Amino acid sequence: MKAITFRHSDKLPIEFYRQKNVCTIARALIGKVLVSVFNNIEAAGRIVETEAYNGAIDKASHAWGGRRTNRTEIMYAAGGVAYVYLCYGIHHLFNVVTNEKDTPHAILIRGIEPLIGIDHMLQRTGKLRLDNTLTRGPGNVSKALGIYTQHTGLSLLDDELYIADDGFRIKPSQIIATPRIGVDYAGKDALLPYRFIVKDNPYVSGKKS
DNA sequence: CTGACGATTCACT
DNA sequence: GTGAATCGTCAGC
Repeated sequence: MKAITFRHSDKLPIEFYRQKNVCTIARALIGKVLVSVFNNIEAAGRIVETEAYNGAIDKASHAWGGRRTNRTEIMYAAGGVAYVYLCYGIHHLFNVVTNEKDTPHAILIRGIEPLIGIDHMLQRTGKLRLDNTLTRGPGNVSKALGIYTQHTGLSLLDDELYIADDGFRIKPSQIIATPRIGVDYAGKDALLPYRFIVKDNPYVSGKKS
C-alpha cells in the first residue's frame, strides 16, 4: 500500500458542500477520500457508499417536517460541517451537512475502502486482519476512523476531519442508485433512490456478492 | 422524571 | 433468521 498524505489543496472546497441538490452531492462523494487526523493519527478511505437525506420534505430525515431539536440543530448549519449521532446506543454515524444555512440536508457515509492507517483502523475496531468488514456499514466507518458524537460540528475544511479529491475517478456506469437502508418507517420516502453505491464493491453494505 | 426506541452490528440458532 | 447490546434523545406526563 502506497503511503499517501493528502494536501490541503486536495480538500473539497466549501462550494461543493453548499450545492442545492443533496443527491448530486451524494453521488459526487462516491470515489472521494474521507480523511481523519485525530491525535496525529491519519486514517483515510475511499467513499463507496452514501445516502442522501433531503431535509424537511424527506420523512426518513431527522429534520423531517422542519423538526428542530438540540441534536438536529447542526443540520441547519451551512453546508460543510460534520453531523455525528449515536444510533442504538452503540454506533456513531457520520454525516456530512450540505446546502445553505437553514436547509437541513445531510449525507450519511455508509461505506469506505481503507487506504491509509489500516493498522490504526484495526486497532480501533479490535479486528486482527484487514477484510471487507473493517469499514463496511456506517457504524464501522466511524469506528475505524475514530469518529464520535463529540465531533459533531467540526468543519470539513479544518484539518481533523475532511474529504479530499485525489483525482481518482470511478466510472459513472459503476455508480448506481438504490433505495436507502433501514428507513422502512419513512413510508413512500423509503423507496426513493437516494442511496449511491459502487457496483460490486466489497465495502458496500447489504448482501454479500 | 419516565419510558420507548433508533439512518446498526454481531453472535448465535 | 432472530435477538441482544446499550444510551442519548425526545415526547409525554
